[in-house]
Amino acid sequence: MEDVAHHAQVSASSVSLYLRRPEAVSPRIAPRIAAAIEALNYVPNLVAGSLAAAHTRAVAVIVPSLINAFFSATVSAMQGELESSGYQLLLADSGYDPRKEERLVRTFLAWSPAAVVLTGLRHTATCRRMLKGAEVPVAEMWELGGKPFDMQVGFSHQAVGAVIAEHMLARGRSRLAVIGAYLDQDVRAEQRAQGFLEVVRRHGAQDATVISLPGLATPTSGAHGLRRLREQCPEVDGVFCSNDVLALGVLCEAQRLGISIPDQLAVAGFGDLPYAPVCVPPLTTVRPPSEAIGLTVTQRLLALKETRSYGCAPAEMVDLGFELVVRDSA
Amino acid sequence: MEDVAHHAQVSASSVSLYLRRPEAVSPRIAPRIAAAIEALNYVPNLVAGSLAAAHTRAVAVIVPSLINAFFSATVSAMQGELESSGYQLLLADSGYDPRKEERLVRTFLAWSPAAVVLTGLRHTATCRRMLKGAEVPVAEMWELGGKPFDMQVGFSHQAVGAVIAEHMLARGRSRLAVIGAYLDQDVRAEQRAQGFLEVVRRHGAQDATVISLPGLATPTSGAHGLRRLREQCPEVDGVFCSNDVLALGVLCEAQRLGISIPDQLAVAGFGDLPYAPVCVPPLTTVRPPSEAIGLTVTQRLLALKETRSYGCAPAEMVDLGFELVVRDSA
DNA sequence: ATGAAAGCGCTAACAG
DNA sequence: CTGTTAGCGCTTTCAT
Repeated sequence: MEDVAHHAQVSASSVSLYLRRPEAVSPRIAPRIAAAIEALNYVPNLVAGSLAAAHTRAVAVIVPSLINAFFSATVSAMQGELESSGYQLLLADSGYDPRKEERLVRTFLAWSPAAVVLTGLRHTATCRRMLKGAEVPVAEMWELGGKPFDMQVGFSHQAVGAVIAEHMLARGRSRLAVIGAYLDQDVRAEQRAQGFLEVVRRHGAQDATVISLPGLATPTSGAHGLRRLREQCPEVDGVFCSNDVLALGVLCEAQRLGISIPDQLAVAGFGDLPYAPVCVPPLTTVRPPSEAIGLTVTQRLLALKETRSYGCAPAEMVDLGFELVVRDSA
Repeated sequence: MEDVAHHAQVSASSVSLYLRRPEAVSPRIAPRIAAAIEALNYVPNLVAGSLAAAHTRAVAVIVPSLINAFFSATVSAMQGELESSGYQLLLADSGYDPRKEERLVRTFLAWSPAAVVLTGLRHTATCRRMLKGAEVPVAEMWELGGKPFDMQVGFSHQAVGAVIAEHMLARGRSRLAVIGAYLDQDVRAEQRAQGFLEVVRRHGAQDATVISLPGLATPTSGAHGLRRLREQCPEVDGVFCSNDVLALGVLCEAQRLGISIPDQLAVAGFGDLPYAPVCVPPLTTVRPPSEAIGLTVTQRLLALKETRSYGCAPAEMVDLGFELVVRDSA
């Protein structure tokens, strides 16, 4: 930076100022600095800048899984926003484990990130304490409720299950079931299942069967789930899969088993993944605001920093809702 | 760190040393330092450490797309390795655009990362120059060839196409086609297509039809591709889809169109995505070493740093190969 | 094995 | 609007 200053015949602090707020520098020296930067091919050292400024231009994001298409979409949206605002993305996955999340938060905090973004509301006590203690805005996404830190952006997973149940009930399905995977760890999938079950119960219909699959959701486990369901309750005429990955497996397996969808069995999923409109038959599902979550979290977090209002304002709660997409499968 | 030093009755540099090489500190004071760290709940400032050490414990990774399941798997594997070695993941996507990649490299370099990992071999001249100039090990993944920086880990995409073509030819298919998406940008998909076409040509069979779809691959575009193919060349009896996403769409659309797979049309894909074994019929495809690429790149890069052999050794080229997975669709 | 000292490259008051 | 000054919190020789 001193070299640039020399070249432009100004002081280093003017260069620094120019880099951070170009409009704060007189139009006479600005082009000189720009030229010097160009000529020397100067790349500022962000680490030094971050140390001096006591915060980095990086935001730390922790998702349960990097493989999961839902979170990929959110992360991708965040990365786009961050990139265009000159921020970087520090990413890790917790594997749905709050203790791993805690470890990650600890190391991320050592970076003095501009913000930290967590998925869901389930954190260890230590994790909460660290985050509270650190002077960093923290956002939770994909879930709403409980005691927020500074921001929550998501929607109600219970409502998703409820909407699906109501849809099936309204179409005259009465023997319902849910097939879920990883329900003990994936609390949001569990919430969707609960929302579904509750509506069924309230409706006075016979209690819904629950097929709970171990391990992460895959189409293969979905197929397996359908076989189990047919064994246990062959009379079931409507099934809610905790996500589209499972639902795809169910659809394919139904075909193999000669079960006609939706005539014999209505199938609904969650996620509206790219294959949902193309499946046989096209899948009725719920579209979550995956990208919108990423955009909203990032924009609001960055806005918080801009307005320097962090700490003053109460937590923001943003319910982005979701959309029932009715296709042929239910 | 000074507080910890005080508490432990030692100097700050001993604390620093303890943190980096615990075994280098006498067994008398080590426990005192450990206790002090515990008592004060000390978390070292990584930014300050990085500035002094002139490099961060972060690895910058650029993939073409964060949504793409292939790269998700690789990134996930890398993150796991990095995490367990105390490194962080700085991630961004280039959107298959070398110029965007260049911009990302420039800003990542400002972080003095421990290493940078790029996808593919297609980089702008400026990008190459910056990377060469920076004293950072750089790895390229998912593709092999050309002039490497320090490491390449991948496999031959041409060979993938060739293997599929040979498989179809061996099974007596003679009117072949390829359906590809985003071929102008996704150079690896293009290479797979070329590998396929070349074998068909060499075999003396009639030249294969190419259906080139605009935009990123989706099951919907795959379905569309099949319709186009039937219009243009109804006699085609074997089609290679540039990836499983497209292939899924083709399979579903075939069902709707009443085309019997594989009897009337053999279908093969690339990727062995989770739904491949469950599709109707199960999809013949090629399994790329997605996770292995992530593991290998990360481990070797970290090993390079450990042994301090960076710069001395010639570039490492690692061909991880791939696996043809024959199922029912072809 | 431990400690003293000199920065790493930049930011942010502050004065002019 | 520009320049001067004093660090940010740690690492790393180099003596001891």
